[in-house]
Amino acid sequence: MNVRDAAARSGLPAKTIRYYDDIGLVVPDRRANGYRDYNDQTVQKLAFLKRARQLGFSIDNCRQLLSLYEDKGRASGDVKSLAEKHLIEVDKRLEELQQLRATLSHLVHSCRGDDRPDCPILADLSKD
Amino acid sequence: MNVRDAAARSGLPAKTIRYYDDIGLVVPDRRANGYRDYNDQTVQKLAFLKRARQLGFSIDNCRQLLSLYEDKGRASGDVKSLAEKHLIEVDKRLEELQQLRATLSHLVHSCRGDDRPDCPILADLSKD
DNA sequence: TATAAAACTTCCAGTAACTGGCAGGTCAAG
DNA sequence: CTTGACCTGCCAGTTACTGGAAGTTTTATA
Repeated sequence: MNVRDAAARSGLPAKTIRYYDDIGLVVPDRRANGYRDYNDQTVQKLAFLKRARQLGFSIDNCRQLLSLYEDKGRASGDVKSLAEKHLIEVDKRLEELQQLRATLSHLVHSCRGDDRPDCPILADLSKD
Repeated sequence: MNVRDAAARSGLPAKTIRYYDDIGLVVPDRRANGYRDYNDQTVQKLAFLKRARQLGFSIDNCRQLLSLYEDKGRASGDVKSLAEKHLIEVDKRLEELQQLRATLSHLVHSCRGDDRPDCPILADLSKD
């Protein structure tokens, strides 16, 4: 199966699939003409990656998840541990973003937003 | 004032300050020996940038904010408009992250995380 | 069968916002 | 007068792709 079809089936752009080949994440067979040749298994891995990336796992984490995915004797604890670490980071980012949002929202509401130059937003940004 | 002192006063790393000079964001005077020479005004701008970056404004937005900051005849509405746009993007990102967190958390809790290989997390990642 | 279109290949550059590191020049202190 | 701290510019690396160019191969149509 050519890269275009693998893209259609996995939901990833062809360009991304080639990139995953370049970095050794999902390496397809090659035909005599040099074209990449994907099969059910490699397409499955691509779909796996798409979902894992959507969940915010880094490429590096995806690499580990993928190797666990392929290891039929894995311990589910290893997978859970990876996911938990990721969850903690997501929570951290969420808190930061919520804090940021609160400050920003406060600033926006404090500014009249008219034609006059005095602006609490700029005042806050320039405060020590 | 040398870049080191400007760093100490603004709270930004010296490297970042040089970078801001490179991209024309805050351009200091130069001494005869070629050293950057910061004054109260440029340090003030650096501090402004630090705060704006902390609030998640992009460098590009910072450039606009900075020019509004310097424009004593500005309309506060222009500042508010920028901030509002940014707030909308933050809200979007927050929603995405919350959705992601919910899914991830659900997956984590569904996995026993023991020595056995069967794992709902991997099962979910590989589902169509 | 000729040819044009589409799809494939590799490689290079660009994105955002820095950060690290190197070679070399400068300056203050002992 | 030397040592060490600081400065300079410049190039590379980071993350995870994405766009584009140049060249080859396959496929579809006339």
